[in-house]
Amino acid sequence: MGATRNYSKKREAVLEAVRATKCHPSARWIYEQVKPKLPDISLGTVYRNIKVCREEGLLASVGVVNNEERFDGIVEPHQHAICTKCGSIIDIESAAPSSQPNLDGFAVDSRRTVFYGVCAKCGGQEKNWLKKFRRFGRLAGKFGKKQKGGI
Amino acid sequence: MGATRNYSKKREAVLEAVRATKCHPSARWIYEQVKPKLPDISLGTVYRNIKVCREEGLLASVGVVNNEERFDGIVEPHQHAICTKCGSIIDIESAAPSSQPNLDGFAVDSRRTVFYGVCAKCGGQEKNWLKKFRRFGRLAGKFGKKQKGGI
DNA sequence: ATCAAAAATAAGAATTATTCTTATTTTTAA
DNA sequence: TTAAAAATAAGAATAATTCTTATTTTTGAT
Repeated sequence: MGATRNYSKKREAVLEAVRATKCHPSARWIYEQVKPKLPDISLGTVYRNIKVCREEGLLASVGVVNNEERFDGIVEPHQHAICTKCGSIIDIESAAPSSQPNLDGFAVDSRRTVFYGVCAKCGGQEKNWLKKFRRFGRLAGKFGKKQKGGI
Repeated sequence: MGATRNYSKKREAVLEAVRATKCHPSARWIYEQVKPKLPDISLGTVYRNIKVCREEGLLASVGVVNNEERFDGIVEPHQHAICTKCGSIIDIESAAPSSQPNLDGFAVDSRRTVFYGVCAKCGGQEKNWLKKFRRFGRLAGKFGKKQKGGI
């Protein structure tokens, strides 16, 4: 039962909004883009059409940044850089993908490589005062018992 | 102002719970692990201590799976495979990291590579009936106007 | 064009992971 | 011992996402 789809102007607008930007938008951003064109669109419709488009392979998820999932209209494999200051997501053309590792029994469908750092606009260095803290003085951990169910 | 820390048995237990498992747990899973040992711990304390431990470089985030952030007590760079059926996260030892790409102006702090697929336990192939759908018949997109503010 | 079934939608409620607030307790250094 | 700083519990608040239901739109067949 392969879910036949009907035409939908809203879906078309959602997909086009993602394709028309390089910002790898969130659902809400897409909603705010499309709203002026189609004022009666609802946020739920954006979410539902994102889901449909992902099922169709027309959209891809880039990941979650600041608690928001971000999407990409370019579904061909490529990599991204995410700024840990402003949350912007940048396409990376060149980076050669790492070689396929041996993971016995795990059937790889896709991979996602993300570089974290500070974008040119945010400049400077990220706060790294925390790097001094390598160890707690007191935390030496000495239980480490068994657990029941892994996730 | 480098935030001096006090000793905390709860924090120690949170960190040890993550270190004692290979399941790359979520905050709630950690909470449920620690609760029997320290019955008066609260979920908020787990969240706060995860945050503290991340600031200290003692814990790392693996990513968001099924709307839950998952953590790793191994902070040395390595890669992961995530099962899209059961959500389990598996460490990958071997995979050579991709070469550092040229991203002018973007200062890379860290990278994260994740392989998506189906783990050995879940076996079989992932549902791929959706791969037939490569294109909408009708969606041809012809606006693609400009937008105001990118994220 | 008409009609009925299937698909899509709006509106808003429900869910839920995470963060925040406040009063209280614990840790720490003096 | 003591007082300031840090940590905590409890639960409220926030917010992204999903779900529900009644209504509207699309579509293929007539």
